[in-house]
Amino acid sequence: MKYWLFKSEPDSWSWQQQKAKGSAGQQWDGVRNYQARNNMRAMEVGDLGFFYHSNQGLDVVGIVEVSALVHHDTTTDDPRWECVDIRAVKDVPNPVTLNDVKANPKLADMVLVNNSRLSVQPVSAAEWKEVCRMGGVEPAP
DNA sequence: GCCAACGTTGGC
DNA sequence: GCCAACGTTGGC
Repeated sequence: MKYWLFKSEPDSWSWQQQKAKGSAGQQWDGVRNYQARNNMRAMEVGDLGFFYHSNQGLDVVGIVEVSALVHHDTTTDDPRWECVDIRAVKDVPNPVTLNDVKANPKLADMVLVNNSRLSVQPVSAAEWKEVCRMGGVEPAP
């Protein structure tokens, strides 16, 4: 089991929209960055991730689960770009803001803090546990 | 709206 | 293979 963080601007794809997709899930398309794509290639069905709102909100608002392995991103003809499907699992009752993360020494090494531009990020098990604790979520589904 | 950080592109 | 120019992202 691995952990991840998916970043999206609520203006283009929000947590509300993700939740509306329910268990059907949604392909995480539009990624045009090799690092982010490689992270998705490393994902397995059942891996968990945080859903983070960038630009507006700047907080972790939900938990998602990888529901389909990496496959071609249908929004482009370019064969280089691939994506996984994710489905919403549950809300984070107390959304964890970027400021909260920055203020917590245990999270000093989070990619969110150190490479904020990466849109699909790995999260360590310790970081996962800590952010779940801050958000008031059980670390396991 | 601004700007810093970062990734990509393309000429050499 | 290097590096300057450019475009994009995302926090502020």
